[in-house]
Amino acid sequence: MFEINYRDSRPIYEQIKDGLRKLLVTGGIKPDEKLPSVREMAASMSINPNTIQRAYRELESEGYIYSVAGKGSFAAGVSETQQKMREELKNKFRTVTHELKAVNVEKETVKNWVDEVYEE
Amino acid sequence: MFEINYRDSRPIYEQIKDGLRKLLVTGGIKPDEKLPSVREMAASMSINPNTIQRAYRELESEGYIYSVAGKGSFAAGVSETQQKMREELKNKFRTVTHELKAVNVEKETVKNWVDEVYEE
DNA sequence: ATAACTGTATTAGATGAGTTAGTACAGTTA
DNA sequence: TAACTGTACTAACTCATCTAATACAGTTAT
Repeated sequence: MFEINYRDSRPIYEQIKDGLRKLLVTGGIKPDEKLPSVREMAASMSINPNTIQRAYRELESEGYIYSVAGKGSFAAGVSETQQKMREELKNKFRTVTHELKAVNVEKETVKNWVDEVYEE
Repeated sequence: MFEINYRDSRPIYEQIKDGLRKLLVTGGIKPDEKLPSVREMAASMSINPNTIQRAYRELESEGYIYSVAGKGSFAAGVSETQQKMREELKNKFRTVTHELKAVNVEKETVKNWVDEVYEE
């Protein structure tokens, strides 16, 4: 499904959250599609179920998925999911751009980078 | 000099590194200007000297400052410092922009954000 | 109804990064 | 010589992370 980097200092549950968020946002997992169960995913990745549960719990509280006891966990609708992601990314983007301005990187240079990314 | 947030999950030495980096890059500390000594800074912030030393050691290995035993630690030249920062920020910027593209944010929208930041 | 799934909750222990504390040594400066 | 600097090292404490084990409630299929 996606990779876990054990050398990374970031917690496993954070890496799982990011991996799932990416799949949810890019359409790798469709709205209302069922996610692997907590135990299933834990087994396939050789990770403790509690760690997966934490990732699921937080993703639910952030609006990316919804869980139903007895049934499973499912992807939230596209609009909610992408709206959440867009807000978070806009903040990140503005922060980084502010820092670029601080080190005197030209506005046009920055815009060129945007073009490069969108051409890829 | 700058603030330390103890509620933040990020390590203190990372926060110190970021704070100093910002001062070095924005000119708050001029090239070859002396930084507070390890013990001095530790005392003024009520932090263990080892924590400061770690921040200094890593900033030196990243090229932002240089240290001389017996004399002190000093800000590196503008060119080295800003060049380092620019490289790191460019990577961050491209990563975030890629993610914005993935959630279907229009290129023009992104460029407008750049304008907004540079007008501030 | 029973078995086998789901999510959820709780407690207890192991591990490791971060931090503090104390000490020591070498170079610089007055 | 005294009082600063940076640097290095070891030991111990704290805390988030992660693992482990167990339990309970809702759903689904047989």
